Amino acid sequence: MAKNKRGVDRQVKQDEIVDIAGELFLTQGYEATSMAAIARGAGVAPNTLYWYYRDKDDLLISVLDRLLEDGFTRYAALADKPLNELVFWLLKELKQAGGLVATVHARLGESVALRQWHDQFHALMGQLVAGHLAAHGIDGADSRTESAILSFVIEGLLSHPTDQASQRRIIDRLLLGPVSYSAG
Amino acid sequence: MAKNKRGVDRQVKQDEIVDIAGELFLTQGYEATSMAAIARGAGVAPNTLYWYYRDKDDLLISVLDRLLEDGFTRYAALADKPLNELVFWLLKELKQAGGLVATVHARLGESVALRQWHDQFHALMGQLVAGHLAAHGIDGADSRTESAILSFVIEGLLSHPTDQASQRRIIDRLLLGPVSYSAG
DNA sequence: ACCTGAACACCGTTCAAGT
DNA sequence: ACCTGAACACCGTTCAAGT
Repeated sequence: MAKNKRGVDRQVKQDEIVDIAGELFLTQGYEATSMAAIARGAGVAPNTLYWYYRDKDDLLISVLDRLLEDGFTRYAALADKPLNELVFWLLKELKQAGGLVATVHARLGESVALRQWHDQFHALMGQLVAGHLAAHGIDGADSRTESAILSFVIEGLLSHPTDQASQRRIIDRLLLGPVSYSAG
Repeated sequence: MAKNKRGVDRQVKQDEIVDIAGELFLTQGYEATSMAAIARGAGVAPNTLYWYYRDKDDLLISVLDRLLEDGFTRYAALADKPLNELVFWLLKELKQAGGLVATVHARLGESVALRQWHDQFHALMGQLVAGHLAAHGIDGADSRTESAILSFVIEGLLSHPTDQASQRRIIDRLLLGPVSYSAG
């Protein structure tokens, strides 16, 4: 499509590449997707990708940014639902992102750019959760504790397929409190 | 070392390979460790590894088994400490395994053998935790819920470096109960 | 500025052959 | 049964050259 050549539309071409890369990453997985395959999909030579992106990780980051952006657009519509509703929604959202969550964690040590993206992502989620918790009078260290637990459990649920019922029990246990077994 | 040739010691040679593979996986990471590097360390030709192991994932599984075995040996010494102590101990243990946790999750889709190992590992941990929770009168679905949450949070803490204090807050929050904000 | 063909330095794995 | 040299089919990335 959209030919480039004269400064017509660098942005468009870039979007096109991210499109196809995202689709392949999500369906085949990051490792299983070769730069050659992405190039083929975008109708360019493999090395052309390096004109637009520093390397494969950089391309991954652009895909993640796109996914995040789309997610936020959808989030806006239900920002003031109760927290547990939001968590279930978020789970469904991230399920789409599938193996990419695991991929990001596995590559944290191999790409500083990716690590930065990851840290920012968690900071962002932390702020969001903090906002919701503040409505319940929870802030400071407690808020950060809750937020960390929530994100860990969400990530866990993503990488460990869990049936709907167990999933609900887990979220409810977190948000409504435990079957108390404090202090043996 | 230990020459093979006549049926002297297949087991010994295999241990030798797992040794060096484990060391490299832990220090350089799975992806960053080539079969060639492992072979070099073991003093054999690269393709010789395929006499002992089906592929790289199979070798990873052997390394994981070794790590697990060692862990259990150390666990035996403190099996009846209180649960939160055990969790802290486990965290320290798994920290050694470092990026391998993320590696396993990232490769779940690419190796059925690895997925089987992973599922068995969680089942095993689940049983262990269930034993401890039973002492607090928790079993059935509740026990499985607690166990799932615990393992997710442990995995989360592993892949997201957290200072000692926050870590303790998180574990205590889980085992001693939340700052209650039930039912808005 | 944008794109390419060709090459580089790998990678995991297989095969046919040797002992 | 154990081990190897050589090759296969990739891989991400770089470079020099073209428009």
